[in-house]
Amino acid sequence: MPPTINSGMFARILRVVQRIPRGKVATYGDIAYAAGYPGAARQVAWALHSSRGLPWQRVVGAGGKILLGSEAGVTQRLRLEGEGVHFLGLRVDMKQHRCTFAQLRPKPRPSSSKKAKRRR
DNA sequence: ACGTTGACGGATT
DNA sequence: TAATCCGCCAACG
Repeated sequence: MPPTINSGMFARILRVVQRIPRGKVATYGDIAYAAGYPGAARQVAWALHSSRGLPWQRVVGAGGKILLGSEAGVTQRLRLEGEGVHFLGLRVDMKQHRCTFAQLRPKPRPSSSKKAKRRR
């Protein structure tokens, strides 16, 4: 139901999620922060509802805890383990698999229409 | 237009 | 360690 992928906040969030490397994870808060909306972790959850082919399983709660319900939660864990993600009890071993901010930071526009220099 | 919801997070108790 | 509270803000009814 995400007709358009440009709801500003939405688009950025999804963009960041897509940047999480295989075998790594990021928290909702990390995503929101990297997308430019620090503190808007809940909106990340909303955005994921309309994922569509995004590596949604790589998004976990603070501390590496899986927040999805029973069924989906199990699926998420299995998918992550399938990528080589290691768990410590009920949570992802963040020490090892947490994505770095640099990796999440959105890349500059591929084909910027206008001035796309200013990178800093 | 308005109130409620939500795959949250962090601080407080 | 767990329960509760509050801030965040787009989507829904």
